[in-house]
Amino acid sequence: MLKKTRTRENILELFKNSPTPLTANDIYESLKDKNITLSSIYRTLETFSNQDLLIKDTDQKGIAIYTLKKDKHSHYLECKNCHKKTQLDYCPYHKVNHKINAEFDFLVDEHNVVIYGLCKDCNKK
Amino acid sequence: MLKKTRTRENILELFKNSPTPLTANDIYESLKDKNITLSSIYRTLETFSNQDLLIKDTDQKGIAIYTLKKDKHSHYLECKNCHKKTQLDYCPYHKVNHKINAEFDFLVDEHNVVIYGLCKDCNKK
DNA sequence: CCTCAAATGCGAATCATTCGCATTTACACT
DNA sequence: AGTGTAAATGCGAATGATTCGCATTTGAGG
Repeated sequence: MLKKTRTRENILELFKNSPTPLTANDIYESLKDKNITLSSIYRTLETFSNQDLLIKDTDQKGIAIYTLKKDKHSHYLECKNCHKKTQLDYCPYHKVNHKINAEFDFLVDEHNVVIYGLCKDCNKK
Repeated sequence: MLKKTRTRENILELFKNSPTPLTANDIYESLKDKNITLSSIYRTLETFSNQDLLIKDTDQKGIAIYTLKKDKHSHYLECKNCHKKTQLDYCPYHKVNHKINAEFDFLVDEHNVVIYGLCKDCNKK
């Protein structure tokens, strides 16, 4: 009983075309001409997250950012200067999951990682 | 010119005695009888963070949590069921920093990691 | 003990997110 | 196609964490 609606199609489309994660407000701005309410956007984002279509994260200021879930999860490098995000194509954490599992008897099923630093360009300056 | 005040001493004391990270509100509640304002607490927390005494993080709901900075930084396992937090006494990420550095020419200086899963007890049920 | 910047208290403002409720819409079933 | 109904939306108000403005107090140095 998950309905296919204009709002949902627009939002999903946006994620598919976006190279970076999006905030509720990003989406609101991008779809301004579509007259979609912020509350609807938040509700859709929550629905999609529960549906495992999106991954919800929060940035350093505590603002929620959403990423389209790919086959394999991904992590980001975020430049503290220009805020450019670079997607990591591997998960350095993968290997340690079983170690954590063994050591703490803790069943890992999710982890969110953001690495902060300076990107090549900002590092030069 | 960093003054030693009642507020700051109380807050630092609290962190030293707390086995877990604290939110502004946690501190407010704990120090209710000390009559300290929430705004003062927030300001102190920011000061301490800038001073590198505390590490600021945000939980899954986007609420800021602060940890007393130890010699080496630490990460947490958070149980999705009971929300108990367990401190990791090592940083599995440490080893990959130089790899990231080499591969992306990205100067890593900080990273926040929270690993979600089920703790031993909740896993049994 | 004086001075002055730093720190605090208090309340109002801000900003992201959620909620309540009336209205609309997608979809299943005739 | 027509209808019923739960799901989705719009709108605005409410919430909750965090920040800000400003007047007052306080710590540290001279």
